[in-house]
Amino acid sequence: MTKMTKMQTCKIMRRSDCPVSYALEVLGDRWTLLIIRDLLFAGKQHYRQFLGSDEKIATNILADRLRRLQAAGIVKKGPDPKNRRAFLYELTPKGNDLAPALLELIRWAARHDPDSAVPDDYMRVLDGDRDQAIASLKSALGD
Amino acid sequence: MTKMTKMQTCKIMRRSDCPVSYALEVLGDRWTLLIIRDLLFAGKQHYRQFLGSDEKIATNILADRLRRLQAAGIVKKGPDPKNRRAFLYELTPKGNDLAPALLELIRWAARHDPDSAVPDDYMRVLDGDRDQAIASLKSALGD
DNA sequence: CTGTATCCTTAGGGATACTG
DNA sequence: CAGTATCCCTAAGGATACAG
Repeated sequence: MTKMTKMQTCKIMRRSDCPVSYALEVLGDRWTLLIIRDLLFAGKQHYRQFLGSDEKIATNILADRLRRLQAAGIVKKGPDPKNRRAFLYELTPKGNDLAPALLELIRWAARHDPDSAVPDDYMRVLDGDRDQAIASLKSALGD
Repeated sequence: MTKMTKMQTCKIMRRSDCPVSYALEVLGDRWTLLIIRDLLFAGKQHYRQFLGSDEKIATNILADRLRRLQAAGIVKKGPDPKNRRAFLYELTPKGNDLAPALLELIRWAARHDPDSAVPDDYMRVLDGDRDQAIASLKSALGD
């Protein structure tokens, strides 16, 4: 007798065929992109590392988003070869392909956010070549 | 005696100084980016045009998001010179600067959304030069 | 360590009627 | 036309305890 629990991830209904709409179905909330940022630029791969980020995501939200990201084919979960009781989260190729979009969002926010005041020399890095900017983000934020 | 109503837009608290976090504060929901898409690529400028989009946004949500976007300095509202009882919504420079980020999201979604099946020749346009891709989106979607 | 489950509160949002 | 207001339900999310 399987009881219905409220934690099953409900499939979000498609609202239109627009690619923007698809992106919003998968990424359109206040937490998902932070996890992808951590995976993409900060070199984080463990549940606990995500919990440690500044935004202080709750455990239930994190678990839910990781599950949705797996379902969307953006994140892959596997055993950690270094630690037999830990798990590793990695971006799939589809997930890695989000790098340019995330970079452009970061460029935009760094330029226009009145409160964040990104240092000039870092701004120059962001405004430079894409691949170089992504590499620079990785070394600045993480890993 | 001003009664408190629930419709006043509450200021969202800053969760961290990360630019990604700022972007999410402003754009991180399931509707805002659709409005920006309509402004940026579809040439829409009137309340009723936004209501007409495929995703069928509700009037209260639309009004709320337009208000937030003005508060964030992304959208500017003014009288319509063509029609004395209508209003015009336009992107500010800050709003226009979202074009690259939105383009990259569209590229990503068009490549990876299993259901949307963007035609090959359109895919080629999206994968080409940025300015050309943006111009092409405008003529394809709108105006 | 990696999650689940539960409780409980707030925010989001659809429908619809109404106002300037 | 361009919104507001209201009703009402669902989804999101914080806190915390617990389980494999």
